[in-house]
This record gives sequence, C-alpha cells and structure tokens, in this order.
Amino acid sequence: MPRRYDPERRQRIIDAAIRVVGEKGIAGLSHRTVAAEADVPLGSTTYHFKTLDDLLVAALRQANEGFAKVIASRGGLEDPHTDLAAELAGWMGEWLAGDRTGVELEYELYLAALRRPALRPVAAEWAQDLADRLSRRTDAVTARALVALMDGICLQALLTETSYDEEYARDVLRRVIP
Amino acid sequence: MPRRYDPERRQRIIDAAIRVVGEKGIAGLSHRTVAAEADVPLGSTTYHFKTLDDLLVAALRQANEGFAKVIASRGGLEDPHTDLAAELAGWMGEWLAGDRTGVELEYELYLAALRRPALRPVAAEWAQDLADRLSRRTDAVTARALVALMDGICLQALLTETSYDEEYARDVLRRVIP
DNA sequence: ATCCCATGTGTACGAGCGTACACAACGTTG
DNA sequence: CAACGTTGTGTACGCTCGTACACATGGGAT
Repeated sequence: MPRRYDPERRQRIIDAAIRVVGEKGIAGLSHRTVAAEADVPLGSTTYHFKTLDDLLVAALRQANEGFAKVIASRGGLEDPHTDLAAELAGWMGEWLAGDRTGVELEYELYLAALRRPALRPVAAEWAQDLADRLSRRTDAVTARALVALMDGICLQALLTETSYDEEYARDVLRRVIP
Repeated sequence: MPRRYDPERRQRIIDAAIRVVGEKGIAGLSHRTVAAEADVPLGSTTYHFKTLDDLLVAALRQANEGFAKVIASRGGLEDPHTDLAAELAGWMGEWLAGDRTGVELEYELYLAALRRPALRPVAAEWAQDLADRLSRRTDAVTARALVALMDGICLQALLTETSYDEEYARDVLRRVIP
C-alpha cells in the first residue's frame, strides 16, 4: 500500500501550529508563520493543509489527545471513593495555576468552533469524551452538566481575570451532583 | 466646553463594527471593512479608534448594554414568585432559538477577551452585571454559579451544534439553586 | 526500464492590511 | 478678525496574506 503522505513532515507542521497559536493566538496563524516555525518551505504547509481550517482541526484534535492523557494519568476519576467535586475542582485549580499560555491555547482552539463549523465535530468530540469519563462516576445528565459548569467557571476566571476560587468551585460542583 | 468628538460619527462606526463582526466575525473586522460598512472614509475610523482593540471595546460595551436592556425588559427576574430556573432556561431557549448571528456576535466579542486584555474589564463588567441582577433572587455565590452554568450550557450548544434542551437546562439550573 | 503520481519546493501575483501624514473644514478662543 | 486645535479626508508605503503554478524528486506499479 502506498504511503499517501509523510507523517513526520505533517506532524512537524501540526506541532509548529500549536506553538504558534500558543504564542500569538489563532490570529497570528498563517501558512507562512507555521512554515517558519516548523522550518519547512511555504509550499509544504499549503500542500498538507489546503486551508487553515484543516490545520486548526488537526491542531485541536492533537491538543485534545494531549488533554485526555493528562486527565487519564491523574487517575482519581476512576476511584469511586474520592470526592468527585473536590477532585474536579482541584484539577481545575492545577490547570489554571500553571502557564496561562497552555490554557489559552486549548480554550482558543476549542472556542474557535463558534465561528468555524469545521471545528465543531472535534469540539463536540472533546466534550463528549470528558462527559464519558465523568459518566463512570455519575449519570450522563450530571456528567454533561459538570462539563458545562467547569467550562463556565474556567472561562470566567480567564475572561474576567478573577482569580480562581477552588473552594467556591468545589461547593458549586457538589450542588450539581445528585 | 469644546466638543472633543462627534458622537454621531463615532456611533455610526461602532454600529457598523457590530454589523461587520456579526456577519464576518472578528477576523473580518478591519479599519477598512468598518469604514466601508459605515460609509465613512478610512481615515475616519483610524482617527476615532487608533487600534482595533479600541473599537472592539466600544462594540462589546454597546452589545452588553443592548443585552442588559433585553434582560431588563423581560421582567420575571424581579418577581420572586416565578420559578427562577425555569425563567432562565426559558430565556436561554429564546435567545438560542433566534438568529444564530446575534448569539454568535455577543459570544464572539465576549470570548475575545481571552486573548485581548483590553476587553477583560468589559467582559468582567458584563458577568458582574448579570450576577448582580440574579442576586436579587438568590445569594451572590449562587448567582455567580448560575452565570457560569448558563455560559457553559450556551457554549456547548453553540460549539458542538447540539440542539438546546430546555428541560435539561431547567433541571440542572435548579440543582445549583439551594 | 519506464511511467505515474504522491510528495516536496521555489517564486510570483494581486489583494487587503495597519499606519502615517499632509491637507481641508470649521467652531472656539483670544 | 486671526490663530488654533479638533475633526474629517485622501493617498500612498511597506508588509503579510492566500493562492496558484511550474518544476524537482523518488518510490511503486506495470
């Protein structure tokens, strides 16, 4: 079977795109900036990704995979004896406490789906994945609600530059869990 | 006292900017597109708004004011005998059922604060305003949580193209209210 | 061996961008 | 009336952008 593309080259471009979005935002993403960051010629980026949306889809998908690994590696979601609300609140605190660039990157790619229909299936996939994970500890409706609430809490912290209040988050998350 | 600027001209530019963002998104906003939409020369937009951030701040502030008026005109938040959760869920349904362009516009401006520090005070103001309104019916912590949850629910509907489930929203909002 | 096609590269074009700046118009101030 | 500063206008420069396209390359199929 013939190789239809060179995964290494393609991967380098995706990695570069994620770095560019992290540093300059989606507004700073172009075939040229990504080519420079990946140290490949311009034609190479346009060949592998005809449109920037294609590149964004690949970047968002990869970011989601990285995210899923972090979640999984934390465990805690599996153990039914831990306090789920506290677990989630603590995890959000850890996430938000770190480098703001990383958080901004994930959310910017995620929120870009608002205007770019091509990204919506990937965004939906991410939300569904997280909800599925939470479903191991609670029912499906609650899981979906927890995802929504966590999104809202994170966004408020990021958009309004209010510092994250873990105690508040834990309290409110607990109310949603029946 | 000398007039420092012409409010009519300035206002026309802001209105045009809102229309442009509604139609083409923030990515399509430039001094030129807004000048064309407002039917004023390029130099006029650069004179009144040195940077696009200035223009976005004015647009977001104006969008927030329009939003606040809609909320206020609905009443319902004042009457302590109505079911608050049902009221909010119904209002979200109404909002999301209408023209998607309007909803996208508001959220895009709001979410733009993620990458543009200049917008964060305005975004914070909006969230605070809404929370204050809700505080007339409940405590401050719950009000803030309701805003976060509503944001999350709306975003999930918009980003994943899942249709809005009013019953689900009402149920979940009710859990947050003590 | 030859051909074919996926892959990779270099370059150029036209469009749109922010910005700058000189100049016009005109009410306010001195 | 004259000077001045705010407001409004037109134009041009240098830059980056997406896109297109001709050409190089190299491995698989025939």
